[in-house]
Amino acid sequence: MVKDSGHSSAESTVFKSRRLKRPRMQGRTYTADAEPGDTVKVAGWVHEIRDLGGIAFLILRDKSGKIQVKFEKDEMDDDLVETGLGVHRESVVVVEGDVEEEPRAPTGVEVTPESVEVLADADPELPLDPSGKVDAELSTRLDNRTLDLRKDEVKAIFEIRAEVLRAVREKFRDVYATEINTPKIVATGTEGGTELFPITYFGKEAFMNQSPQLFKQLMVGSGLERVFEIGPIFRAEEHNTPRHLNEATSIDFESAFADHQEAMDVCEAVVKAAYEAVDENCQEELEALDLQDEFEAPEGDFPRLSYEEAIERINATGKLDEQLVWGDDLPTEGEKALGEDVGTHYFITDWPSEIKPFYIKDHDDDEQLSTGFDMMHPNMELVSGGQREHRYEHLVEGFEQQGLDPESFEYYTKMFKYGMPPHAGFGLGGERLIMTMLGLGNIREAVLFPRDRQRLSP
RNA sequence: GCCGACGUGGUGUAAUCCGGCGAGCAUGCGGCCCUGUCGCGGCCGUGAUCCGGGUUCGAAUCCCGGCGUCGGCGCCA
Repeated sequence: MVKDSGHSSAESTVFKSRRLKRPRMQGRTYTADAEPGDTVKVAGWVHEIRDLGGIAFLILRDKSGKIQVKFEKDEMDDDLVETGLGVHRESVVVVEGDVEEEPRAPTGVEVTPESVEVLADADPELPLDPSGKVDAELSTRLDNRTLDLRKDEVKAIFEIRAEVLRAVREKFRDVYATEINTPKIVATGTEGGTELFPITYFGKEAFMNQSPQLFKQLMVGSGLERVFEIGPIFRAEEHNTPRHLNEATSIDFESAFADHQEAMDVCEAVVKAAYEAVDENCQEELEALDLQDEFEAPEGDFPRLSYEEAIERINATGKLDEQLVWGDDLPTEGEKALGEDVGTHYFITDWPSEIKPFYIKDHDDDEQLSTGFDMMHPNMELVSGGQREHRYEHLVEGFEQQGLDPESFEYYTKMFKYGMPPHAGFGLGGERLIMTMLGLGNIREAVLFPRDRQRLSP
């Protein structure tokens, strides 16, 4: 049988499906697998009904794509027609019938139904329109995320997110890192108590962890040596921007016997691996997002600018009202100006020690200069990392200088007395990676159920 | 934490400056017609000014408070 017409045609790509294997379960055929000549049972949601009078079409949608079901009123059983065309949009139905080649159908194939069963009727008034004829605001979409995720372009974001996480895990494994999971309920935070969510833990004060930083460092001194974690972090800051979440996904890496340069190497490799995997495996999703032409994996090495060069270049753009001086943190506006100037992902290295956290090691030959680095997308910060302070006395000193009580971090510091190797690592914002990769206007688009300052449900 | 903008049918918008006829349009929903739609089409119908108070002959529109939403900065991933 010739299969080169129909659902492999270029104009019908949105109806086709992704590369995932599709097992047949309970005799069900995914719409993308329905071939002319097959007798199938397809199940999914009623995407649309187009009633032309004597003939009518029901578009059935499932995870793999869409397929057209044909109803010819004069030639088919009245009950069958009534069931098939009386159902509301977005209801769940099972259709059994024969698949035929049909050039006039959107995918080139069409189902002539023998039976139609409504498994779950949908209310006629939907809180948003999954067929996408009328846009919904982000707030409405997030309140009705289940329906929102029936749209191809929204679903695509999360298929891509899954692919990014898969590729990132694989790259970490390639460099001999072991995936770990660390506690999210903790007694003390990483950098003090100000930005933590307090909770009650069997009558004791506890917090939601803002970063796996301290735990992953403890693991480089363990037999695991080189670890990574992909997990939630919680930040209680009351910001309200399109690039902040109060619950985010952190992609963390930490390695014994590595310095900040090597940590940057891994960071760069991981980000590139994510882009390459999406480029290779998610073309359909990119098309759904209308990014197939502009999406490209970053080429070449990410430039590594020193902090000093960074502020000089920002000052040279003339876009800031006030010139930056050594010791200033980079304001958002400055980051954007620099991003435009550089034009690709880049690192900022050699930050002043005073604006980096205590666990970052200073350069041996200059105490004012830290090994901390940030990795930037032209639009925003994605990563921060550095070589860590592994010397017990220096670490305790660092706590004191930041006004923290080393006693309350004893669980952490004491392990530095029993053979803690030099080490380095980084934390990468998972949602920011997705957001910048896909050019999403709001980071909430990259999370199924975002937690922000005012949103706690769903 | 500081600052700002916005809340109109189920959804998305117009009218808001400069108060005034029946709050318009699209989509949805309901009805009728239509045998190849693919944003199907045509006709008819349906449904809304966030809440409370104030100013006014008259408030979606102006003022005050509340609630909600979105954003800018700071800080960060």
